[in-house]
Amino acid sequence: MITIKEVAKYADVSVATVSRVINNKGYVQAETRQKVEEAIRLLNYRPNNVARSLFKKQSKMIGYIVPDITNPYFPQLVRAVEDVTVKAGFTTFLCNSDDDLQKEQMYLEKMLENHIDGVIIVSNNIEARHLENIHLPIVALDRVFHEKIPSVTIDNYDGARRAVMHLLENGCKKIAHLKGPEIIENSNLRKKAYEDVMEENKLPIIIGAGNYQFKDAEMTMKSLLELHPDIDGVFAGNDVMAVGVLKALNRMRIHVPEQIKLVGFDGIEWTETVSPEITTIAQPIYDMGKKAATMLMERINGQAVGEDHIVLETELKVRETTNNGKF
Amino acid sequence: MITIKEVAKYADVSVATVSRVINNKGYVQAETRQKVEEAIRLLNYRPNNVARSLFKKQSKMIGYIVPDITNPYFPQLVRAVEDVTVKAGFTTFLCNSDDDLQKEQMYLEKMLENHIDGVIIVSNNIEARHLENIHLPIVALDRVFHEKIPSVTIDNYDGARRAVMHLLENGCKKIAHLKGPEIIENSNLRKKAYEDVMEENKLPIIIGAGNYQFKDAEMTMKSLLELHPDIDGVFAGNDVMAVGVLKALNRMRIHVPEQIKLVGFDGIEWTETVSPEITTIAQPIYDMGKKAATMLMERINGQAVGEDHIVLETELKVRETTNNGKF
DNA sequence: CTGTTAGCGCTTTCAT
DNA sequence: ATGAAAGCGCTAACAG
Repeated sequence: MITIKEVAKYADVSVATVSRVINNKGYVQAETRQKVEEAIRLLNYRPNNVARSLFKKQSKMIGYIVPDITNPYFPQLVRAVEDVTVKAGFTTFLCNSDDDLQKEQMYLEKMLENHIDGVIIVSNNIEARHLENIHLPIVALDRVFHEKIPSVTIDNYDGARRAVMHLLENGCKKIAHLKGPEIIENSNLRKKAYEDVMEENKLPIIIGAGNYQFKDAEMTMKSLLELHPDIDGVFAGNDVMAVGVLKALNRMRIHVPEQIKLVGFDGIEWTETVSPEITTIAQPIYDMGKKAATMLMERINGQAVGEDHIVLETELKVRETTNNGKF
Repeated sequence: MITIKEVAKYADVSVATVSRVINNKGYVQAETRQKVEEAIRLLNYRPNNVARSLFKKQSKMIGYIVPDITNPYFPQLVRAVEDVTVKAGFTTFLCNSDDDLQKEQMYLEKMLENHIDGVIIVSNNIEARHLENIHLPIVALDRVFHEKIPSVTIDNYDGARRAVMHLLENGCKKIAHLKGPEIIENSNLRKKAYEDVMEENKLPIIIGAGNYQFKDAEMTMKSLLELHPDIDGVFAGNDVMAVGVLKALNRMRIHVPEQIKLVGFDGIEWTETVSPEITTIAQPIYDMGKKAATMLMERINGQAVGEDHIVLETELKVRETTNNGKF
């Protein structure tokens, strides 16, 4: 490994000068700069970012904790973050927490040890108190931890309301909801919205217990239909479950949307790969990641501080599972 | 940030002693150790891994370059790698290259600058010569770069042959193939296998140009059917395209598998979310990631060297798109 | 404009 | 068994 010292010797200048040219900082005569650049090229010198980090106490690395990259909601979110951070010269550590507080804390420790400059977290466990002695720019994504910690989210309650109302507007009277895990706050909000709309319209509440997983949703839908054969609409707590529901329906030769209409939530690609395509409340997933990353960068660079809480808009994407005409 | 010095002062010992206890190395009297541990706990000291890396010239970090985490083939591969590396105390840098050589090289540089200990690469551009002055343990995943660089792959040619033969065995006579991008070696191997089997059986070759993308596959399938309305089998170069093909077929009200049978390649989850479920040549994706990560760890720890080239087995998963009875 | 030098926090000889 | 001190590669005063 070539060091700055060797470059300095080769170029016959001091290490300070070499440092100046590689950082483009301070005065260096054009001629000297040339010499140094020449030496750098010839020796194939590469600055050692570890040494740099040690001195500067910042590493140009950020951490990113998500529950599970294997969940189709996350890849886009991850991609967006990387796209903006890499432009700003940062590299990204990816950590899968499985939504397990222990793992999350373990990763946070590691990041601290590695002098990470900031971190983006998607978590249902972390609360403000876990972050107390983490003196680091943090942005919460997809969930609010605390008013003091900036966040990027969507309005789950509002989105879910629109989903259920859309079913109503399409003539559904007996609408079932597949709820998500109770530890996930988003999923509770979506459920609450469903319940509220149904109550407001004096319609029966039918809830199936789901876990945001595909396979189970398929099963749950089947049992739900045995109990309530007259269901004519389903609001799935997320798209992954919506796909499971659709599969169950297809298998039972129940026509969608003619017999049962279906709406999901999230806007993942899966909703467009199946037939019929699934109507969903789409989150601006990529934009959320982008926004969170931008906010983090600003905080790291000291251009912004404080507790922004960005709430982005969801969009009802009307597709074939609620649209009789099209499929 | 608490440093080793402060701990030393607090415990009234030298930094050397503190270092000995945190690393569990060298002689420390039980009593002294207690004092130091006490101090560490009280001060909430955390060793600075940057300083450590600088000295040791290894960072306990590995890099991971994939084309695009958004492609449904990669999340599992990424997850597997993280699962094994984190157990060995490493953290993982994720990089999306978009299969762009420039980006790949940029990331490689960054990794070098950060004293990364090793790297796993999935790439169709990188060749041995690009890695010449990267003196770092490397494992190639999903593709072989050079005989000198260890790799984990599957036998694409063999898998594809089995796919086509499976269609043949199910009575298909007019089998079309949707090929992938020509720059992707895997895709060429799969195409070659298709061509060979068809020639051996004196059957016509019908190839549609795909790009491993979903939307385009849908279109391509439609035009292919206009030219050859009597196609009775399709071998898609990957599962993503297979899903596109299926969607086109569903839309055209062509019954699968009765009128046309379909086989994909990869074994991604998408093949199970759609109806009918898609028969595919499944790669052991998770195992591939795991194996690659294990090999990298071994090389970093000096437990293994040399040029292992692991070729894992694919598995024909017979599902509804080739099985008349089931759906 | 350029060089000298003192650290950044840690590990590791080398003494004691 | 413990401490003193050198040094990993780099940056930033400071001096000239």
